[in-house]
Amino acid sequence: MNISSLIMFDEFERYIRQYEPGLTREQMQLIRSKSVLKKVRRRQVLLHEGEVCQHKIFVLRGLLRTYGTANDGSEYVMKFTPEYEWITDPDSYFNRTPSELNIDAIEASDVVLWSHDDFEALRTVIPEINTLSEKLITQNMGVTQKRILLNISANAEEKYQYFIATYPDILRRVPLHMVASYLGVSRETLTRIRQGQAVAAKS
Amino acid sequence: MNISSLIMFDEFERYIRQYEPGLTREQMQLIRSKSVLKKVRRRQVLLHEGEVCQHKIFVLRGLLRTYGTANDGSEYVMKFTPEYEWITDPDSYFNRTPSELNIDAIEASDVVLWSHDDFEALRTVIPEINTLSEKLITQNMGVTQKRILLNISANAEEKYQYFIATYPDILRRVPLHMVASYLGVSRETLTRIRQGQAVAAKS
DNA sequence: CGATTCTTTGAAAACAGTCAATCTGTGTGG
DNA sequence: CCACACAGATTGACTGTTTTCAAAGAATCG
Repeated sequence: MNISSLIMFDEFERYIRQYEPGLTREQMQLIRSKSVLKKVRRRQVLLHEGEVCQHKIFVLRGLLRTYGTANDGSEYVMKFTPEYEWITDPDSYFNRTPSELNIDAIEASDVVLWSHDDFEALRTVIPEINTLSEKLITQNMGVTQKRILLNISANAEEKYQYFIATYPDILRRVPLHMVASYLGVSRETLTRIRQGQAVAAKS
Repeated sequence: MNISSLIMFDEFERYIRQYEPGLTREQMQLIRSKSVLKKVRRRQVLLHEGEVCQHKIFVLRGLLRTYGTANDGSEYVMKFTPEYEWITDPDSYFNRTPSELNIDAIEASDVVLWSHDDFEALRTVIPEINTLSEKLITQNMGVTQKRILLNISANAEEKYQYFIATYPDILRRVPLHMVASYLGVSRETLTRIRQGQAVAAKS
């Protein structure tokens, strides 16, 4: 483990202590011993559809994208994961089934990885991890619920407004065509919305 | 506790044993002591938006609906929950925040309820509940993921085709306008799709 | 630079929503 | 048993939104 990795892990340690201040040095050391630190290049793929998702991923720096493929072969963005958030394909990760999703890096990123077995082993030894884990899942479900409600009830403009209000930072960091894809809107429509020409104003 | 309740709980017990056959008589008795059995009428409301969601709900018989309200006041169906499935508002339930969702009964139903505190207490005493709980959450996330992908990538017809292929039973049991709402499509559009007039065939 | 990748534009066509009227079935009370 | 009310479903005409296609313009990475 090199210097860079040490610094990276220290940063992760500070993050995790925010949520679980009670962790002992030994517990932290155990977590560290099971963590894999990884630098990923822009566009590098961390999960390919068809593979079983082997890891839970925490993003220390950078920005990842999770996307699926529709029947016609086009890509659809499921999720953006910026620094200090977690990502995995829960279905594939827990059930060890082939994933239908891809995860790649939009920006060069530093991530921390845990393999399924290591992470599950940590849970049994350090119960605090369950608390954190559940909190994260719950948060995620709340976000997802809002997204579905928006998708079935809002038009392109409203979805975009919600997006910029909720993720102003991500908007600045990802190409617009990915935002369009995340919103379920064509890139041309997104362009037009952004220019205030919600529809071609004729008058 | 009356005869009907006893029979109802027995049925729930059989369900739970499928997943956790190792539960002892004592553990089962403990679960039973914390369960509230309830018969709900058609249209009866189990959660009102604005309230904190106090329960985890298991549907023994019948069919529930979870719905939200859009800005213009119209209702949007988030989820149908038929017998042998669970429902709660995870965000509200875990964080004790006011829910933005409503849960009501589409059919007269029998449900089993656990209050937040009782359920959380059961988890600590019966670790098997965690296993089950996590499995359910993961399943749910898989379903949700597919729904989002469909919503951002498919047109009304494709969404409907997926729905009838995946939930043929529910289609038969709920009014079509609720299916339309679930799909994020107007009831008129749903009618036309069902008649194969995907667009007005002119020739 | 040079090659990609990304964004914008315009025009036409496809798609879906809205409104208003009508139709259908179901169950209730007279 | 009938009539009525009501919730749900359908229809047609119209309007509005969004996609698609093709082309061109900007920005960015290596």
